[in-house]
Amino acid sequence: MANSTSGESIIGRFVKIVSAFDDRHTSMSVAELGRRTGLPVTTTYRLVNDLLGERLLEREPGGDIHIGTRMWELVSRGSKMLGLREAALPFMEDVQAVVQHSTTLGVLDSDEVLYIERLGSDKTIVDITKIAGRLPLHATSSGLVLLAHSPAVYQDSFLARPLTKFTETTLTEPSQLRRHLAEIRQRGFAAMPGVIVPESSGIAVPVFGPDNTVRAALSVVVPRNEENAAARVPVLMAAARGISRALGWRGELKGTLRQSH
Amino acid sequence: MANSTSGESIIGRFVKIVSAFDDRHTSMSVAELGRRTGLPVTTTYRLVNDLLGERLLEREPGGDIHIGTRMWELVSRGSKMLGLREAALPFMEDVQAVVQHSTTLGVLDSDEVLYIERLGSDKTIVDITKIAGRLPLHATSSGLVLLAHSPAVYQDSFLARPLTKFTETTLTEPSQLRRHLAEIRQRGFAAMPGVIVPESSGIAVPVFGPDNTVRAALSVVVPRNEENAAARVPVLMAAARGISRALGWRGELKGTLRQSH
DNA sequence: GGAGGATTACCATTGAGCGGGAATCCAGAG
DNA sequence: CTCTGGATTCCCGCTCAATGGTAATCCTCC
Repeated sequence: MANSTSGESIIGRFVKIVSAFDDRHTSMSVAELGRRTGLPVTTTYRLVNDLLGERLLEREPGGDIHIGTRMWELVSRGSKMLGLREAALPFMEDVQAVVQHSTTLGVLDSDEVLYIERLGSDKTIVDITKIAGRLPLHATSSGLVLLAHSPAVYQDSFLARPLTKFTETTLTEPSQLRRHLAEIRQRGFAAMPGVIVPESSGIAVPVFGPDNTVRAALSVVVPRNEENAAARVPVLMAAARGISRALGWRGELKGTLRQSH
Repeated sequence: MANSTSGESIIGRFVKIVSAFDDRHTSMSVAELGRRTGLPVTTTYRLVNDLLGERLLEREPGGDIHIGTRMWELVSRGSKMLGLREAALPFMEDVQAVVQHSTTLGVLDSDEVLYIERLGSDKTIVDITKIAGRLPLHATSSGLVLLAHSPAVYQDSFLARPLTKFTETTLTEPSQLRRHLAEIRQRGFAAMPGVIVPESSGIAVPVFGPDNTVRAALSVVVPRNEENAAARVPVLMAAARGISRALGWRGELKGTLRQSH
């Protein structure tokens, strides 16, 4: 797939390089980058120079490099995430203003929830969601909502796998989960106390696109001891409908029970 | 620089492809992509397939392709923008809650302001800032703040160029601008009524990093007719200091007048 | 059914990418 | 001051992945 003796394409190496950076390692020397990626030294330097030339990477005074502003800009501007985010943000602000804890927006990707936006970082409660962070589908309220509204074939394949049990309340039994998903579709929201972290509790509702498929899950994380968590549902639902409409969604077809596929 | 007869590197083509997408064109057919990028048909298809393989691009049911979630994730997670954004967001929410109009966070890139975050889209006032959008340095309050705190050599090179006069109040005369920049450094904020759009007015303050250099500009856009716009300055400044501190900044050295270089 | 476009398949050509090795630069230790 | 280990740049011949024509195939919508 490439000139390389190792049989990697440039694209693959590009991915390796970009992947070497994360929230804990936003910049590093080229040598270290080479080590982290496992690429040959010379190759790393040449490739990095090409990327610097296109401003996809940037060199800082010390010599360390980091992901370039241009790269962030290009990807952000062209990605569908931006549209979703911009449609959602005003409504998320409203929710945040009322609920006061932590409001997140997540999408389904590679069998996980990928959080693309988050408002309110109330340090008093535990909340492990991070922007551009991932969590398992079956162990988060957002994930359950996304799964509940996914095509049946997808649900089947997902439920066929072994699922990790994080806490006592995490459902891992396929049949139980299936029943729970049906319930989520019926009620229109998922509320799971202490799914991953015992002390916090998540409530999530679906956001739909024009074709009536789920686009994202809007959720709030509240302390588990809050008994009236369910009182938050109407606010969330209203906001989610607002976001859906901003995305071009025109009301639901009829029943609330429906699995697109 | 590449196998291509046209002398382009793969990286360059990659950039072309990603650049073909923007907020108005988040998805398109491969053929159209080929047209927009100007790349040979076959090449486009092959390259797109490689990118699909790495999930940097994604194919949607209709056959159209768009920027992949994975790409967004990798870049977002590894970019320094995320850290800045996360440090700033809580403070921006506070500002937004008080000021009620539109709060933005912008960084300096390629002689322009690049807006990386924005809260509050009050439709009652005109505000052309968009996330991942750009505006000229000398015609926005954010840009002026960023410019005012940039290295002297950079200011010189920037001021040497011809500058567009957007409205009556846009300063384009180097000497005038220089005086204005000094004033901005002295007062600690920039306030320009109707710099690009006559009806709105922007106020911006600098955000500093640990090394005492500007990292970003925090700003609010308010209707121009609001006379007490200056009353917003303290709130903004407090927030900006909070963000700076969250970034690792430890107070200013001494005087307020200083140009790093 | 056929016209126009999008997409895939095929394939000979070639220079961009490759990566080992050595030279150079640089900072901190002694 | 030298020494040392790492980072970075230079050099260079090999080679196969990428290239991009042409042509076949697949769709759709008249």
